[in-house]
Amino acid sequence: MEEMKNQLCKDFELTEEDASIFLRAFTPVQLKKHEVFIEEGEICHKIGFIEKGLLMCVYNKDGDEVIDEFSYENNFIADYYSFLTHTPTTKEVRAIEESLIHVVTRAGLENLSSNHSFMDRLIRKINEKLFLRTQLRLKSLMLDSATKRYESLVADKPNLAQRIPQYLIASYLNVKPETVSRIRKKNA
Amino acid sequence: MEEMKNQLCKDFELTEEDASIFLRAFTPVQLKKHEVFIEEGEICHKIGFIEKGLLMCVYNKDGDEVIDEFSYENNFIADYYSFLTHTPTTKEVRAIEESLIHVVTRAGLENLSSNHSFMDRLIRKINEKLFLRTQLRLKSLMLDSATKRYESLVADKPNLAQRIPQYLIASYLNVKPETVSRIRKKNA
DNA sequence: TAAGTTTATTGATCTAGGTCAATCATTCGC
DNA sequence: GCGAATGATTGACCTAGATCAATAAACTTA
Repeated sequence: MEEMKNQLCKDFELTEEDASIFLRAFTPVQLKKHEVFIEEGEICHKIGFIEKGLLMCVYNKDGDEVIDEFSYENNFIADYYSFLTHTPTTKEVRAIEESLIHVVTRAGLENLSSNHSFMDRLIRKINEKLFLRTQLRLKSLMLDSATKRYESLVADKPNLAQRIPQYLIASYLNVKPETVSRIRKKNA
Repeated sequence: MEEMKNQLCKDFELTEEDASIFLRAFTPVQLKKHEVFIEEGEICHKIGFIEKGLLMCVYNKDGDEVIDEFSYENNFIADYYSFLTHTPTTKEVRAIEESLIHVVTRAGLENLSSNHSFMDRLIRKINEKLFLRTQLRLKSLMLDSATKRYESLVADKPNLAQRIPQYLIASYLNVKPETVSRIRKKNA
């Protein structure tokens, strides 16, 4: 909890005091491995902050799962698109590992926003980070080959690549597991 | 100018007064067809708002241009990634048509931010819109075939598809012009 | 309007990555 | 520790879209 607060202060330029106020609006939720946090089709009215564990957002491409993103310790997790637009999710959010997350509802956030001026700036910062991440992902998908994407992932997130099975990496890179296998063989 | 103000009020929930203050920080710039607004390699310290015309951001993929996005009347244009991170742009921003845009510098924005409380919320909204747009683009690239992407574009932005040559559409869809030509033939 | 440039179409190939199926390697429950 | 899942590798083939090259339209601009 202390760890989380520090991270928030650091990442979003919050004061200790504001970070504490912010965190007080969250309630802890324990998720088992494979447990669903947000179901496909529901409207997302909550946002999680991960204390421990690993989750992912997955699209369903006629039966096949395509991973939109991973999220782990000290990061937020939600279907933010659905949250912002109030439209049903087109992806599922679920735990890859057993996870401890802290959840705030839309109502909780709105309440904070109307009582604390730091919220607009905080949300602005969160949006910025998210935009930067999405932009990088889009760029690599537009410009890089499967091999390049794999190499970048391993270089940028070596710990993540260790932590999850290869078929999830494949899905995130938007290729088939066989392809990742062949890329690794070629590089070895 | 009045038109721009109305659009800002509408899109970002600004009061007339705040929108006026915001716009006063901008200076008009006229761009000729093909003229570069932001060069690749520079750090982006400015943001444009388009009164009239059409611009694009393009990545250079060893000699080949890949369009990241289009922007036209009543929308912002910049390399926001570079702007936020203070890192050199990896894309070029340039006019497709002769355009009239209004430009604000980083300094101008910072000045506004420190004097007006509406700025945090405004920037938050801008970020949100941008995130939503990027997210949709990413999703279609991850899940849809070239044909589907083409059809969605024509359905969603029929005016844009009219306004620009087909090879730019191809680039935006991340395929070759020949492919767009074949898709159209097939669909006819 | 004609010449020159810029776009678009079409056909013949090529290739990155997908698909299918078999085998091998791990991990996990009991 | 053993059998059953679950995950990874490998090989033979397939396909969407790329590449190359040749015309053919469609605009510029004089």
